[in-house]
Amino acid sequence: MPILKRDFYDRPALTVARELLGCRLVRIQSGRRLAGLITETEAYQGEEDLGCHASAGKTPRTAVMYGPPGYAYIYFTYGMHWLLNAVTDSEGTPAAVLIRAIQPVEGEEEMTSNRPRNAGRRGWTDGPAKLTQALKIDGGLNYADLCSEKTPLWIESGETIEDELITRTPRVGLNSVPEPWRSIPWRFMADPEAFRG
DNA sequence: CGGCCGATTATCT
DNA sequence: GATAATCGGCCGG
Repeated sequence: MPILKRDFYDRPALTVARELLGCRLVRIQSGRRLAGLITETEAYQGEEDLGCHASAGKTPRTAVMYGPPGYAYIYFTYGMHWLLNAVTDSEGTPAAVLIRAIQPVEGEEEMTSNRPRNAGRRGWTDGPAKLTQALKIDGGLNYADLCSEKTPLWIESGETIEDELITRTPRVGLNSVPEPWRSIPWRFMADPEAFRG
């Protein structure tokens, strides 16, 4: 499958979050391909979005979101979890899409050994920190260019998901964020039915 | 199966 | 010094 180019990401986070559903997240680990189809995303758009880390302004952590689109924004939270985002929108506009869940399609053995405690369980890659563990993604890949096959991380086009198979809900974990940002439905979930076959 | 709670540290105030 | 875009283990039903 062709790798997604920079102009794919050079749009508002809301648009990219919708279109990333069904795309193939690829991680090269020791020369092998680990990949999963993206099943859940969230959009974070601009300093005015009080759920977005960039609402605190440009800091060393958020600087990557202010740069050009198509790069990885990977940050650490809750003292133990790495979360993967794709920077979107044009340079100077801080925006990103959080990848929240994938369905493994390549290299499942490697992913299993990356999270031995959860091997064989149901729903073992359906959370933003679970998938980074399965794909061995951490802060070392922050700023990785998702548009280059020279980096060990990129996204390819994949399956097209019909609107009827997509559920939108408020974003997760923003309980202390004011309205309307706390409740705005910027989380996109693809129905598992969309991935059969 | 569902809900509660402890873990653990980078980042910003 | 407080907080955090979460997870997983342990509990009870």
